[in-house]
Amino acid sequence: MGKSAVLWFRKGLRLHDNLALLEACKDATHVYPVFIIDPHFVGPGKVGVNRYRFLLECLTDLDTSLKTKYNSRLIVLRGNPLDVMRSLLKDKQPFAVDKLCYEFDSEPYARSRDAEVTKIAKEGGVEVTVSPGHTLFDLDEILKKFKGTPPLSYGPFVKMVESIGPPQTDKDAPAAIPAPPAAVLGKVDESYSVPTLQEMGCEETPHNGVLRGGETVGLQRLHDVTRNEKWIATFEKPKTKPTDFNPASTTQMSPYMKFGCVSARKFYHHLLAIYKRHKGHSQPPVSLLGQLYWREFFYTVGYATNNYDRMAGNKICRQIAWVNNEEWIEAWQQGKTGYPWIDAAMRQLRREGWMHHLARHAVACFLTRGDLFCSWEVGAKTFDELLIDADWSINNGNWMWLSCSCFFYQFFRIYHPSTFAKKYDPTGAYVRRYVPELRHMPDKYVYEPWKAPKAVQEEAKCIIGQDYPEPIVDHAEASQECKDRMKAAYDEHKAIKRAPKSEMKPDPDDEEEDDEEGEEEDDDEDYSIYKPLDGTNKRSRKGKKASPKKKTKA
DNA sequence: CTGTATGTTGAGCAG
DNA sequence: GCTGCTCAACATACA
Repeated sequence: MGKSAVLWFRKGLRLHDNLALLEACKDATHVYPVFIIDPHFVGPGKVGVNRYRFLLECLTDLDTSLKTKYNSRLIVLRGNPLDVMRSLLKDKQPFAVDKLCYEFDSEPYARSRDAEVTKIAKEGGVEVTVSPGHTLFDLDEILKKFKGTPPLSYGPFVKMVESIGPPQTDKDAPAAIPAPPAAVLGKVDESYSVPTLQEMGCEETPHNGVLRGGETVGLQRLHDVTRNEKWIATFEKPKTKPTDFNPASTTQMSPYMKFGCVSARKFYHHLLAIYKRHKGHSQPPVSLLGQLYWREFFYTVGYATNNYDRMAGNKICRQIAWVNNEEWIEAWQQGKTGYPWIDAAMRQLRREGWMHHLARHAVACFLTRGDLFCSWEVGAKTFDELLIDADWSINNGNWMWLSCSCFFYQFFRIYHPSTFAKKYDPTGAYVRRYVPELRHMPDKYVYEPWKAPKAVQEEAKCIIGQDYPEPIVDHAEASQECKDRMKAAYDEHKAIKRAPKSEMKPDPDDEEEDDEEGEEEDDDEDYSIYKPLDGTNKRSRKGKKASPKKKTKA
């Protein structure tokens, strides 16, 4: 009597180099390729329409490949994965299996879910196998090298990773995948097929982006993009242009990596083959291989760090008294800050689910330590909703990076919300595309339209404050106060580090001092643009410069 | 403990 | 368009 196995797709939405799939096929007479639509990821503010569309395209592509090449199909189940798995593994509904195979997922939600499912499988007498494959290396293996604590800088990380040796060679898709029995295929009808966007609670909006989901298009993109070997070999990330669109100046492989449409190992070996043919190729951190290592880096740190996606309880994250201003956050999210470059990037994000890495830097810096001084968690959540390639480990890592909360600490280096983009795109083609209000604004003013004389605004059919917003903050003023606040937060951090005993409770001296100084309300220097609108947030006072001299006595 | 090298991509300026 | 300096000065990693 043969065995039947479930291949549970989550990430790793591919048939090539899929170790879990190969495991499922081993000694099996039937393999059930399954995906579960989890209501946890459905709802307002969770996963945006662009990423859902991409996911559904991935699922459709898998289903099509399974049908045309393997006489099989994708079975899409709906519901809480624990309920679905309980019914499948214990009640043997809608079919019975002996083995459950899936790819390891390092994110906290997945880890607790998978632990529960493993328990359920055990109770149902179902064997479970977990395969690596989303990252280049087994994350536990990397962590062991660092005794559980990975470095917070890239260089030492890469040095260690390279000492492991190359990742396993990527495997081809299986020659055959034993299909589910005909009786089951007859039973699983339309209600087990790939859902529509509507079913996911999304409006059927037009496809605005150029990135289509799926293993087939992902592999095609890898093929197309690597055809220019010289470009691949000499690629340096900081030299690519954030204002390029159609085509973008980078590979745009990230959504395919996020969902595992393309195997990281395949990408790696493809790159190395090209490097072999092109001596003097670029190097990490800026090379393309360097980008794969960055992914590995953030995956490793995210795996090793508790509360990685928030500031509170996060050991590696600087504790900073951000002041969330809901009006500013809304303006930032909607691309209505009055800074055309920032707004263009945010509108590209909302419309297409993608923006260039340096655009992400610019808008992240603007929201947090550069201008608005709002929490990076807000930004990370926004990106997590809107980016097609939103990847938990990488997204939160980059937000900590850009907000100078971890990894990067040079808070005095602030991206200018207009001149930064101007050097890449002096005529503002990118701005004009995504902020059409400014389409007719002369080049001279397209990045700073509030400086245009009234007559010019009228001529351009764009009155500032009416057709396009005034800047919500003055950058010179805002960035200076942000720097002061960052300095204060860093000084506080240093003081705590020097006096670890007082770490648990706030210094009583400081409290007193604060109260006393609370009376200096007539002091003009106390003025802050970061006071919350409702006046209930006491944290707005904490941004005051700490006195380093006082701290040293502690 | 101290010194040194290093840190993916700042802005503004000079040459 | 490129390189390199200064601004003022953050950190980590390691010898």
